[in-house]
Amino acid sequence: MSSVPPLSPRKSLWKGKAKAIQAEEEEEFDDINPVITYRHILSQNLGVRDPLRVIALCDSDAFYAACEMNRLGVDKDQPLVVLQWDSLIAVNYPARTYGISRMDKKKDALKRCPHLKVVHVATYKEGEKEPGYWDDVDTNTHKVSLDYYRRESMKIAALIKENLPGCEVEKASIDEAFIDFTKPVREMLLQRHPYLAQVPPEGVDTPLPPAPSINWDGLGNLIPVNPVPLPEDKVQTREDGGTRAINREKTLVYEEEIGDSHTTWHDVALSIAAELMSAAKEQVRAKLGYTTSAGISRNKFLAKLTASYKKFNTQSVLRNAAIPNYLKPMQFQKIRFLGGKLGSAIAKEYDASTVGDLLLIDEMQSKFGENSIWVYEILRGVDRNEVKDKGSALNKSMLASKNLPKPITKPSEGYHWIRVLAAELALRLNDAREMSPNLWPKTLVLHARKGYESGRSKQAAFPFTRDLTVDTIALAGDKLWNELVGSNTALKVTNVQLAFTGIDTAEIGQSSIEGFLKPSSSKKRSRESPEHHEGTDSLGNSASELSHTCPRCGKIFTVPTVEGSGDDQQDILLKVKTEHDDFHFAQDLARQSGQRTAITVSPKTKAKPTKRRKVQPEPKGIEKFFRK
DNA sequence: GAAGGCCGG
DNA sequence: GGCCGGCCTTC
Repeated sequence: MSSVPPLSPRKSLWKGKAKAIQAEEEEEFDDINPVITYRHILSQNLGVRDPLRVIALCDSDAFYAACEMNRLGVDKDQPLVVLQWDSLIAVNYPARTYGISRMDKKKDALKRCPHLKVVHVATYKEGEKEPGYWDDVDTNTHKVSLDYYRRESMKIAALIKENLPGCEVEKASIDEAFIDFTKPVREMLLQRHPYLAQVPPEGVDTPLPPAPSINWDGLGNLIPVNPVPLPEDKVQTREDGGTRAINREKTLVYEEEIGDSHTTWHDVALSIAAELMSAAKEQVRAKLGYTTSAGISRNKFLAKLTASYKKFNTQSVLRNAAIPNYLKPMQFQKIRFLGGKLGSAIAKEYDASTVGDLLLIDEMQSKFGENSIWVYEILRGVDRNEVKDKGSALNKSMLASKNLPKPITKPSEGYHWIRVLAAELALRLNDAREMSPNLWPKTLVLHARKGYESGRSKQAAFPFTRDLTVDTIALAGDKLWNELVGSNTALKVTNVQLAFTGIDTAEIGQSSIEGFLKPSSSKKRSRESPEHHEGTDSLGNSASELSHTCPRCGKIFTVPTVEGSGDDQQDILLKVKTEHDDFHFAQDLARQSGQRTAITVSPKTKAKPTKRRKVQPEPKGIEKFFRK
């Protein structure tokens, strides 16, 4: 996959396995035992090739369920599941002890555990201002809201960052974050072992002295270097007679870590990160009430696998020395990016299921091309992906999606659901704007899917507007809907999705758009270039103006410009033009459907867009969004 | 930029 | 399965 930067191989990547089968097994993993020198410990920017790199993945346990437990003040031992319509979307750990899983139906779960607490996700409800928890949820009149979880997720991420100064933190999903500990750990390493800063006369490329032994007490589960099988009577024998572990945790126990390998400075680095991670986890638990599971290792992919070693309020550490034996029995389809089509294609091609199986494959490149490069490395514990600091913690897209209780068959039926989705987007974006007021979704995308088909989508640029209302979004959404379904008479739409994408903080000051204030020094170019006329203004100053003539009604829009203001003025004209087009669209729509006459957009004859005028008062919250 | 696809939780 | 979100490829 090309999301992983291709690497120039240090040595022959595709040869060498045939002989290596007989040779030392560890030879496959030659990258995991680097010689660490003074240069390494004193360098600041070795990046992904830093032999002292330390990465963690921190994951909230049964996150949605934990959110509900906190919200309701439920006892930590109370079995609880979160419901979405009739299926479970989260199961807390106490409930899992009853054998309840995410795929179960509510009925079956209750059968297994009669005192199970069942909580339905929050929903937007017809006539209500905000999403809430109702007892009469109905997919015909409600739409689920995951907002509460998003907010809790942001709180956790913020607290983690706060507690780990100097670390890079990448929020990877609603319940996971990658953390790069390399920088602060290096500082602490030098602080605790100041002699490491004293470069010997032999030079900076001298290997470091032996590392001190580490007391791992309280630092988490150490994944063992040499796992040993359970005694015979406890081994789960498979049907085919083999005893290879299908589930490591269940079928293997581990011997003491005695003399299996010597401690390295990277191990010391891992232990320091484990201290920091442990403290941060405790803060999250104490301040916000969420338990987390963390994995600590040398890169993202291993950190992720390590976190799943043992779950629920734990952390685990994977030392370099333990990588080979941890990876070899691993089902490779559990590895990030191998869980999908690529993974199953590889499994099928080579009749393989574990990492160890794939290590025996000589040549993958002819079948899997570019993918084989990073697969080769991943199998050997190498992953050079960086932890990208998501400074803003703001998402680049915002999606509202609804599976329809009954399929839409007439184009006109689409407007209602688009309005529902638009309502949610309006609420969420305006909400996000409380944090960063200049948030601007560059495009609006409408997706419609029928049955199992992959679906079709339409998108369009979304104008910047301060006054982001349901109407604005729904109007643009309706337009996309018309383009998408057109006059299609035999449609059967079962799912609609409306999304903002390309969300960013607007650089062109909205002040200049809305208030005609001083031109900003933005270097941004607008996509379209309206007509540009040179001229002289009434005061005799050299000036120019931008204009646009509506092809439908002939109305002319002009925007005066002064020296150096061109780009902003073009944006303004574009905005005015878009609004005017919307007006025509709204009129057309009202004429043809005869139902949605309360369009709030009015034609602007002057390019003085202060506040959007409204034909009727702005509906508050989402109370009006569901109206017929 | 537009549409679609693959990946993940 | 439902409701997301990120990133990539192709045109």
